Amino acid sequence: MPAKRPPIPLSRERIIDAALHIADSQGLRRLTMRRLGDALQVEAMAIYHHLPRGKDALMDALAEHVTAVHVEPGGSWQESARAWCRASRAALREHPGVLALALTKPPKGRAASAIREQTEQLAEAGLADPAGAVRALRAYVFGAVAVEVQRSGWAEPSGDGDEPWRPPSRGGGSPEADADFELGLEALLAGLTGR
Amino acid sequence: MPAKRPPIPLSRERIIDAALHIADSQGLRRLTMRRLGDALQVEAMAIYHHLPRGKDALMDALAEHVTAVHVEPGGSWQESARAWCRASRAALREHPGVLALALTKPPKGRAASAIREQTEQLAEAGLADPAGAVRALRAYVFGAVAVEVQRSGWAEPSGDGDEPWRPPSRGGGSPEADADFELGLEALLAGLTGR
DNA sequence: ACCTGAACACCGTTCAAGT
DNA sequence: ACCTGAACACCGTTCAAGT
Repeated sequence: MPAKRPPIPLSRERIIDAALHIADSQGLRRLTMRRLGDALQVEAMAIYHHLPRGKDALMDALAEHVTAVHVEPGGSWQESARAWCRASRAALREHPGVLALALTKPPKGRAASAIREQTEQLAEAGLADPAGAVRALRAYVFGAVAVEVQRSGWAEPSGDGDEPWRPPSRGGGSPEADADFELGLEALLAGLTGR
Repeated sequence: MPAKRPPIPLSRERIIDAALHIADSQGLRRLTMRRLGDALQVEAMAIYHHLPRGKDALMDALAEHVTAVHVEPGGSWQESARAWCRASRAALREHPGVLALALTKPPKGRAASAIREQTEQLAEAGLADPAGAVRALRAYVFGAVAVEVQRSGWAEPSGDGDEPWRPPSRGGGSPEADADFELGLEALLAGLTGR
């Protein structure tokens, strides 16, 4: 007979991880408090103890998780911006299930501070309109990832249930898409200088 | 006493219009078959007669509605691309409630043909990689609208219920955002030539 | 402090039935 | 052909209760 399962204590982190897994493999529409509870070996109501605002809080947390990136401050502003954009793209691509949230919800918490941080780095480097530049960089990443994920055919029925969504970012994904991204990024950075 | 309401027959078009209104004013999460039925003075089950696949079909239809743009073919490829991007941006901004669907669902039906159409126009003009160009243009519009709508503060509680979301596109919206959009668009078009 | 059980109002969808 | 009513399985969330 199986030993009584050791009850790993629930935590905000474990909840978010499980939620990401469900959203990425089955879609946001199937991410349900009850299903999430099942995945965590817990009754759905237990989740409310860790996320008091319930499903809204969960959605906020998911958007924040996939959207709050941090990069080391060293180097020129171009290098900083490059690193930031690449990290953002990687994070968004890794979790197509919550992309709709990430592109749509206004940044809060750590996501908002990440934006402020990046804006300051560009300001310190003497860029004329750092806020506008960060806006343009975010828009570039958002658009690029949106068409990438659309083209990847994620979101379509896919037939079976728990297909383990393999992120294209393991090892860098399609080299063609990577090259396109880098090309457009360089063009944007060049355009940002003469503003 | 009020006269017996004249029963305007239900139709796919009326359903989609009502759904857009609900999504834009209350958010996608509150767009419900039952609420939609109420708005149409009909039991929810009547909707299934016009959209056999139910809510999935409705979501597809909404994404398609806001994403299938058509522009007249005349002029240079740059003019054609400009018109296409402006029309796309306008359509997406008009309905922030379904933006998440539009950015996320792979194009189908009229939306897919609109893309093919635009690709052909760029191909006929002799562009080297017309498909890649359309991809870049779509990404640009998607990203621009995503940060615009995020910044507009749509999606946040807003407190009250049936606030009649006023589209910023009546008359062109914020002139600053418009200028940014046009600037980035010209830069992208220039970049597309030397590919 | 952390989790459960029962309960409530509300979902999407089906199906037989009405007109 | 088009719509309704009743029914079913499933939601999110609350609250009192258990440990």
